[in-house]
Amino acid sequence: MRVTIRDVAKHAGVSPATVSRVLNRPELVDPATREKVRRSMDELDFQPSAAARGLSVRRTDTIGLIVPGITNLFFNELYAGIEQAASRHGRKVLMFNTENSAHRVLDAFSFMRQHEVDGILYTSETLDENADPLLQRIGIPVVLALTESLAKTPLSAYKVDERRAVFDAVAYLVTRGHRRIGFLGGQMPHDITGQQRYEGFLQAVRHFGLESGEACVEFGDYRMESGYTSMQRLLERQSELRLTAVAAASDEMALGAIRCLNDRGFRVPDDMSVMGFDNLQIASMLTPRLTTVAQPFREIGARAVERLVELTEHPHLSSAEHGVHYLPHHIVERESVRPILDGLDSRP
Amino acid sequence: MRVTIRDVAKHAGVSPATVSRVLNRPELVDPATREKVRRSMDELDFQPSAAARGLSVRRTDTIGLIVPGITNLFFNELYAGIEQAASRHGRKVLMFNTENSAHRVLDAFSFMRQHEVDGILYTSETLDENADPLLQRIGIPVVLALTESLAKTPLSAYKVDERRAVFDAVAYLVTRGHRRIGFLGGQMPHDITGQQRYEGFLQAVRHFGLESGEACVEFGDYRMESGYTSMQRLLERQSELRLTAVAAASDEMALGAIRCLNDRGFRVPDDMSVMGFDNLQIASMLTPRLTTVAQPFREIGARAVERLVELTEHPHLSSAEHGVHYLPHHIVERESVRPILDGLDSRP
DNA sequence: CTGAAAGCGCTAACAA
DNA sequence: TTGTTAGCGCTTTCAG
Repeated sequence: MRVTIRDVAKHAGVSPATVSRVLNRPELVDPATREKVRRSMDELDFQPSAAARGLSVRRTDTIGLIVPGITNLFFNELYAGIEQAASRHGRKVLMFNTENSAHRVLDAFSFMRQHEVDGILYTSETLDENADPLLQRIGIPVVLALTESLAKTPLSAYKVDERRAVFDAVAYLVTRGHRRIGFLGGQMPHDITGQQRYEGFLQAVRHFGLESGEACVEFGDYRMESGYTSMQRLLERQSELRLTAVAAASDEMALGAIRCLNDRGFRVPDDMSVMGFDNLQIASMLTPRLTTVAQPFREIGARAVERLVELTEHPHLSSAEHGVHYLPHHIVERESVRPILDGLDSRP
Repeated sequence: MRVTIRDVAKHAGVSPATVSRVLNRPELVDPATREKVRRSMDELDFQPSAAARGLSVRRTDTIGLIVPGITNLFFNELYAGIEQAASRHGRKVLMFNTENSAHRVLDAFSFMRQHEVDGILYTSETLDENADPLLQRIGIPVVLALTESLAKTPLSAYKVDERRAVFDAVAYLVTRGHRRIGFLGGQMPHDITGQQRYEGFLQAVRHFGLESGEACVEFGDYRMESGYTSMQRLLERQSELRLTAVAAASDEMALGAIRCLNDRGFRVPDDMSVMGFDNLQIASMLTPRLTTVAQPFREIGARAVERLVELTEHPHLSSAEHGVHYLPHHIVERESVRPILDGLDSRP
């Protein structure tokens, strides 16, 4: 049998209420009895039931985290930021994985409601208007990270400005003399991020009037393998495209692309420059070290958690000041991009 | 206010007990009323409270997962296996991160007890005899994965045979003609795995009578950075050591080591062969592709979960058949190891 | 097949 | 400062 607050009370010769008080408001209890109770707790090895407490106070100090998958390499970085921030605020995190399938997002929200999390941190498939009825009635604050919402319900979101980020990536390449630049996009179902990154690429192509045009694009799913195959497809058209550089929608895809290039006898960056996106930990260990757009994952996670905490403590703030909050990205210059002089090939 | 089982009951014109029945034992309920109740649930958007249910039935269908950290790249693979198996058995997973610090493992167990998880899957710091009192009184089944226990309390563990695994790695190198082999070990506080891998290396050195002897070892913490610095230290002694190959205690360390070697002007595998350990997803994308000892993470996670489920359903089985279960490892041959002919350098 | 009622472990008025 | 009591939402006998 489980040791309850009543057992402790009996053992310490006080009432259950007093035991509860030393748990929650110890300052309200006489130091002597407080110590007595604490000793009893230790002796009986008492562990308060989170469920019973949650049932009683209607809050769980838990943040529900909805993720699209956990095998992505960026997951670790994001999660680290979330977990740290959560525990800094005395919150636990309960995770649900939608496995990249839109029909699981309803399950995810159901799950979170059944567990009565205080707030939901959503990082999965892009929410659209179909989510509005759900978002209206849910009664739990929802904050987005790494994604944004197309629904009408106003929601706070924390992410980088995807369009600008890949625009900047392409601009970086242009500055280094590249004029024929390919793009390895990400394009999952219900994925606004992929869409925006693609738009950023298109904007750059037009802005800089790139000779390679808008057709040198292949899409994947952000994973290494798809980086490989997308690069492969680009290479099939290389005699026509004559790319000197490619920008990828993720570091994973960049890694796959480099693998593909190496397999085809291209050296990176000598024969082809490659830019990543994310700045994963491994980026600086790869050969060549990856030049990439750094995304502040930890910061994004932390900010989203903080917003959530704020919303759960002051539920009235809800609708005010909602919207997308862009966190700064920046380019980390390493070795996978080679400058080309005056549009001429500068190879030795 | 939350919609409760009473609200549904009222709406459907039945008693709460009946609603509870359609939730848990629908076959006991008249099809007509069953449907009526289901409709009410939908209309009211009812979500049963997991806490209330758990409180009442004394089980949460939740597996507590205790991990040493989440930034390790192997974490993703392990977690994927665990989550899949858990959801296959209708279990949720609640994670706690000890962040590689032994004093957090007590917190971890406390956490799990407060949340009344049905079973605990432990993958953190090696448990020793200090854990016995805890393990005795805990009253929740505990199963280990990727680690084992030095405590007296018998516990099931799922992992590879670490000694044999690195022995095999070294043997692989020897077969390819290497006789001067270094080791990049892992050695965290309370880390039996690191100890065993080191022993495996030592056994191989003796078994094969390697000329390089037992001194060509440096220790790190399994992370990339430590692979880099450990390799660096080995290289400082290279004129004396004259290593032709190194075996690393993790793919991450191997990656760091390769980075270091490249920075020092060594080519891999031409000037130095490198073997990893883990077979992470990235292993096959790196340049050179990493030859490594594959550890069946998903299988390990799945087996551990299954054992846990078994233990929670049949608590009596407890002490029988406990112990370490070795899952098979195997060597994945790729490009980071170069054969040497007859102990002679076969470089062109 | 269905309902009434007690209880899971904790908290929060309200009294004392 | 402490105790009494009434729930929080669900399940589960036990009757009917």
